[in-house]
Amino acid sequence: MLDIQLLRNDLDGTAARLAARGYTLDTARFQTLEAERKQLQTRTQELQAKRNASSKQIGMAKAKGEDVSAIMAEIATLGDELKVAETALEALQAPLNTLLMFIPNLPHESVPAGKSDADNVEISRVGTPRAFDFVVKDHVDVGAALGLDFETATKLAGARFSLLRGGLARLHRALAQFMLDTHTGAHGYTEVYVPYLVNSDSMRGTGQLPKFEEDLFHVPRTDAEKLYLIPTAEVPLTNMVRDEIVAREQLPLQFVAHTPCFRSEAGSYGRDTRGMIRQHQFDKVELVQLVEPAQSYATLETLTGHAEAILQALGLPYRKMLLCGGDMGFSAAKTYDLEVWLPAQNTYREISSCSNFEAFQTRRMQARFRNDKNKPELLHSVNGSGLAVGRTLVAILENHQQADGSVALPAALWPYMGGVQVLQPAC
RNA sequence: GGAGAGAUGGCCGAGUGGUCGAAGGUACUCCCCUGCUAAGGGAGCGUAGGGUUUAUAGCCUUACCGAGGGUUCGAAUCCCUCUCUCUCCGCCA
Repeated sequence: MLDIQLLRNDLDGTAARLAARGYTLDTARFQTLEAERKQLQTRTQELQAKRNASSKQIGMAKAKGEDVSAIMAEIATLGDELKVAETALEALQAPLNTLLMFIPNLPHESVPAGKSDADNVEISRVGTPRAFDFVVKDHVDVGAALGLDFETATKLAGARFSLLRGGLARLHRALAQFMLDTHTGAHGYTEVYVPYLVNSDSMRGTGQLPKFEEDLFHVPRTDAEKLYLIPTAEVPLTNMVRDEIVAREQLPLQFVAHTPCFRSEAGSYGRDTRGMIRQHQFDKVELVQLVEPAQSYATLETLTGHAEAILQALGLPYRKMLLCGGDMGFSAAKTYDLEVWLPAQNTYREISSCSNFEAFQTRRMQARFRNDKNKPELLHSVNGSGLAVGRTLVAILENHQQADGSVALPAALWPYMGGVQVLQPAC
């Protein structure tokens, strides 16, 4: 959520910055609603002030045993007038809030203009794609002999689910363990175990609601509010500080969690239908930091580096992309995507997305710290995948496959695999 | 699932219809005193909005005592619904 003051003070400037990411702000509508809001709110507050003053008078008069019928008569119709004004104000604030909640974040000045991923800028390229002296198989074919089973998953749940057996299931677990240990041990994050179902306040806090409800799975309940399956651990991790004022000495907060993620993938029919690139359920190790505003862009760089460290340790070639305005997520001010090399697709595919949200999420959440003037100030939130476990597994199968159908595991994983260095077919 | 108790400011804790945004304590900030990491004295100290303003200063004002409704001229206080916490019983990975 943007600061509404920004819209009031510099509507055209804000609209121009939003245009850079392909969003057209309805400035006329905003101005109309704002003008009406101002008038109605002033009127309402005047009436409330009058009521408060009169009630106070009545209280004082009664305490002295005086007659209050004169004052009572004076404000006889006040209640009705107030009700009308309050109702009108409320009715106006709803669309105004909705408008505000649907406006995406402003792109940082360093974000390139552009409409789609074609306009993203490559920042760096690490590792060299391997030259194969045999016909490269994709992860579905490599995995088939190792325990990757889509038929059974489909029987159990439907399309866009996968099932792993044996060494492959262990590899999946090993990857998550390795990532967690690296981030807690080498990068200073605190491991957190979180709920996988969260309430709507949490979803609103990080920006999934109200705009992206159709992308989420939810669980209805009879008596209580429905719960949503998390699409990323970003939601619970960031919302940990919702409605909190964090002591400055505790900053930066660095959290890491390994969780399943659930996405309905509405609107992506026909895209990535083969394999486990795009699933309704996948595991991810997520990094979240909550920092002082002045630090957040430096944090974005280091956090992205933390995700890169995993790719490097696993010997996976990748490139780092700076997303253009039009390709960024709704809540982000600046995003780097890390794209891993997939030889079978002969291309780089997203495996991590690292973003600075500035105060966009924390404003919704009222997540603050006490600044050097001892005043509450909004934190900045920065997060990134470190990494998507399923896609990392895919990348390992494809990049480290061997002619005989086996897969050579990176040394970093050996301790997590009980010493197994190669996954052999026909497990 | 059954029975009961509770939810107040950073924390503790008073307050059951009226000058309550809320006593007191504690923490924190500033000042004084004290010759020394203690004690004492004084002052200040909630959040989010709106109006005014060059102003994130000041002034005026609104809302907020778990959440949402209701009663009333007036609600932290009364009524209803919900959420959460605690205690006891039952069940249970």
